[in-house]
Amino acid sequence: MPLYDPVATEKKWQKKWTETQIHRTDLDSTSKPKYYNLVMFPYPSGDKLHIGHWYNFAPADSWGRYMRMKGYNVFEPQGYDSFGLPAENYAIKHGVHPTISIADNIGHMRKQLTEMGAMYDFSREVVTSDPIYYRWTQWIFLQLYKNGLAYKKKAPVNWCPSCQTVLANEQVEDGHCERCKHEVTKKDLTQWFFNIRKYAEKLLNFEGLDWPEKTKLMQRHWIGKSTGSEITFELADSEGNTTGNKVNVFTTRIDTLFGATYVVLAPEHDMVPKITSDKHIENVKDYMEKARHATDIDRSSTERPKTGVETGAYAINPVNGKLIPVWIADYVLITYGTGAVMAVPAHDERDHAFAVKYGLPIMPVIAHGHDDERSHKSKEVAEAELIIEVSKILEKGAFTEDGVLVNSEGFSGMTSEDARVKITEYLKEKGYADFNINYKLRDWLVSRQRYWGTPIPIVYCEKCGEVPVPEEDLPVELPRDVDFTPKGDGKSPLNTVPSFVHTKCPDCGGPATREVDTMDTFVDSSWYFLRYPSANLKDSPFDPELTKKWLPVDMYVGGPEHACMHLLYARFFTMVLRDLGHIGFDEPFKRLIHQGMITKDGAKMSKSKGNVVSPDAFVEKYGSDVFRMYLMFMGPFSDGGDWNDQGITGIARFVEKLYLLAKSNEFTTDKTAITKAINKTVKKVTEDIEKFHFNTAISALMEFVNFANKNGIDEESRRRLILLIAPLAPHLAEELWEHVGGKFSVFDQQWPEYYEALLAEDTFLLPVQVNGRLRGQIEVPADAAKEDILAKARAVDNVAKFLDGNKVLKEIYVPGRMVNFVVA
RNA sequence: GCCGGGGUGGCGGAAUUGGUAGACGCGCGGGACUUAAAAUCCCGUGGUAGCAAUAUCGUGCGGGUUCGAUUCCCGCCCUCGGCACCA
Repeated sequence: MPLYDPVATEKKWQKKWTETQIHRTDLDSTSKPKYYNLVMFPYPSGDKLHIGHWYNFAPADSWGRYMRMKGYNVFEPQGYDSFGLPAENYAIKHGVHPTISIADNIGHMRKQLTEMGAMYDFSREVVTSDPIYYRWTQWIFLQLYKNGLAYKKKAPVNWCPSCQTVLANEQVEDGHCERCKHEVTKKDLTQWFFNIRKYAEKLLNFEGLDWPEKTKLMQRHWIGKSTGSEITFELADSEGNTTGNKVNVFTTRIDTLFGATYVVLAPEHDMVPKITSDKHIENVKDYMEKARHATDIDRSSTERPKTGVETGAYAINPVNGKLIPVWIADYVLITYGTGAVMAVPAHDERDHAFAVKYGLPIMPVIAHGHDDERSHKSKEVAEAELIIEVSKILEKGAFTEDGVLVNSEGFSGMTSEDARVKITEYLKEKGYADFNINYKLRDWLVSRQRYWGTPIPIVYCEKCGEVPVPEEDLPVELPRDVDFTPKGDGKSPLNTVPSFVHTKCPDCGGPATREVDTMDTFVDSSWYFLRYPSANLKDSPFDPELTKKWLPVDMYVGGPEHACMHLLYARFFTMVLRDLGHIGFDEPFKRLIHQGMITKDGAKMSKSKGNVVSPDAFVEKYGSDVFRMYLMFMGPFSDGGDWNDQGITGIARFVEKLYLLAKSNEFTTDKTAITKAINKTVKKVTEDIEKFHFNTAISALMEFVNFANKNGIDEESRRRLILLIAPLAPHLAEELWEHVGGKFSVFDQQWPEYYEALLAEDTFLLPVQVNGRLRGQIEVPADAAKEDILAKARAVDNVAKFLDGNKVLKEIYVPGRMVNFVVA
């Protein structure tokens, strides 16, 4: 009997697939429903395809193959997210130009992808660093720009004062530069933003999307909508004389306004330099400098001791005219709300901690409501009692729940909910407040002071100012010969290329300079899925007809780490392009699935730990089919699994057994049992693949193969078995399909159906419990009556033993599940 | 710290979503074949007690609801992902 030779077999079928162009999708075909099956495209790093890529791509490909057999015209493209920091760093370190290292890596990855045996349509590749692609990334930038969705403002970057360069967050280790270990600070630069906040409300709507609940939840929290009020505080000196300055604060708890005992500004707030009194100026300056070294994560930590300093200025509480001090503290973030808060230490944990530390007054204004008890007491007595009660709570911490207002003049006695409306309305009339909605979502900062990215298509003219590059002049090509090494001025390396920088103004023809920053690579990846069907198109970003037909993406598979950024940006771009009339849908990905992570001995694989498992050696030894099936067998796709060098032998043995079973032409004459078995397997495998539970689909196939090896197989069950294994082990299936005389290709066959009628069993085993403990088991006919079942259950020796002499309080029979006797 | 996952035998995991905990596989133990080894095949395999039937404990920890909890509720612990310039 010949043993299976995976390497030769896989080569044979890869060659045949290439020759027949079987994976090239006819995008114009209308004979079958379309199915756009997409994985998040890889970054072409020097590590080539690692196990994480395999774990992402192979099961997603199995899904595509399954859908093809289900009768869909499946389009499964692949591409490369090739702009980005690593290629630029590699160039600085090794002197290899990114164009070269990227081309090398892509070449290698393409070869590996072919060896994987995935059904990629390589005729439509997307490479984001290719001018043919980024021309349209620039075009999209201009669409945003022309519609008021791209703007410039000052924003801080990580700055290493020693290297005199901008650092990515990744290059900052515990507050220090990864290269020179100098402490990192912040530097303000004027940078480009996309106005994603404008779409915050639309982005909160996930209607019609088959996405994991946790992903939608994470995006909702990331967008962080909160409904509240914005209040204006007039500023004054210590005597209470107004200075004409004002500060706006956002709060969701305007019902606590009478308890505001100070105001806190973020250290970066515009007003700080204007209002700080001479007495406090040194303290404030020191504090602002310290704040420049802290990260937002540290600053928003509720554990970290609160710090802050007085400015010497005062604010006037608009609701009661009280004069309260203005502080600055880094627990207030400039990026959220108005960058200023009214502090109510009685009813907010952070304010409470801060007030206790700096001896600021704590004024209770909300108490638990006791409407029934209070009704017969006078208002004053009732309120006094409530104040005593809440004061006790405040000895331990803030009372943050809603309740009834006290100490709040005319608003006392109202519920928090009512007061939020009434106080806002009252102040609105006086021009001091209004209802407002705030989002945690920040506008998208797209400027990068780096070489290896899409140039921003803007020109600065002495006369005309900021001018967009005309669309017909795109792409603004990235010059090839550039000195990448940091220049010390914090500017992009492009600034050192005079031929790039100096240009003519598109409007007046006068001298002008180009924007030298490049775009965040997330911009590139926010629209690539739109490009695939039109990948080779030269004179437009995407063909209207193809886009209408093929989009949105039906299945998108990628890592959960993208839940909030890439997946949100891609939705934003799609919504913008829809609103501008370029496409006809507003959600890019109909169904989304995240893959889990592969660990080694429970730990994340990393070069520094030296525990990286390289796919190549295993693929060479066992073949792609076994390797990808083992990855799928390790656990549920969304959970990931732990790699074990020995574990793969289980799959190799299974493939061998299946191969021998299918190669043999000995058939059983008794078809009843095997027909039932394969029917059950078809149901199980189909349902499991639909759920991306490849692990249990494979174990069902193992059980079937074990059963067939014991009891024999018939010709029809064998054909169905080969079809079932096809999406999971594509090369093996082609080989066996050929052996049983099937027509090429197995992937053009119909996925097998199962028959309900064959699933029914005549009898089943029923567990019998006494007081919830398993005491025996009975076999009963499928149609047995409850009385008969209970009688039979009672008769079981080991059950009778536990019933004997006890009173049966309850008899529980869950049809088809179990019997339980409750005895005393 | 905040947001979102997860925790089940020696290991990866299964469990029809409140109903026999541990399917399938790895590993391990024993046996067959072999001069021997590998490969293959057969049997066993959560802990404890017992020759066994069986009993008892057992799904991160502590409580609760229920006839019955890996599953639901409350409080902890650990761990992974994200936190806006890695992609």
